Parts: sequence; C-alpha cells; structure tokens
Amino acid sequence: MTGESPVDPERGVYGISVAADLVGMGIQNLRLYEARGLLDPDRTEGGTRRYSANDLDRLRRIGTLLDAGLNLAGIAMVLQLEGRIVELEANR
DNA sequence: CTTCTGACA
DNA sequence: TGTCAGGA
Repeated sequence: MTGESPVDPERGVYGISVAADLVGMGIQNLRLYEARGLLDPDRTEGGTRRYSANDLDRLRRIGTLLDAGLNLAGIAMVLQLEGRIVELEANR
C-alpha cells in the first residue's frame, strides 16, 4: 500500500480560521469551547491550535446541541458520555 | 496566531 | 449564558 496514513480523522490539520469557517463558527467561540473542555485540539510548537477532522465533527455536534438548548457544561457532559459509549462498544 | 477584558442579546 | 468586538 501507499504506506503513510491516507486520512487520519485524528490528525486532520486545520488552522483555527479554516476550522471556524468550515463549521460556521467564530474563532473566539472555538477557543471558548476548548477552554470549557468541549474539545482538545492539538497544539503546534508555536502554540497554534491544530484542529482534526474529528474535532470539526465535534464542533458541529456542539452547534447542534447548542441549538437544542444545552449549555456548554451540558454539551461537555454529552460529548464525554458519547466518547465513553464508543469506548464501551469497542471493548464489547 | 494567542490570551484577556468589556459589552450585548 | 453564549456570542461578538476590541486591544496587548
């Protein structure tokens, strides 16, 4: 095969500007979500955030949950529980 | 690009 | 409470 990762959802490299534009959110919001514990994007040496395709999908879920009426604290719990479910299903 | 503070719906 | 806007 080609050898090197064709597409790693865990390693999609997007800057915060392009990530915010792709999900239709403000740059400041993405930083707030990270400060709230809604997601944990990778950081480069300079300290710039690196959003993966997985993070983009998570940001879209955040927007859906926000529209559903949940607050950032509730969304953080939902995302945490969803990750837990995936973990349990993988171990199942 | 980062972080912080302020003001508004 | 969440979002937007500014400055350092």
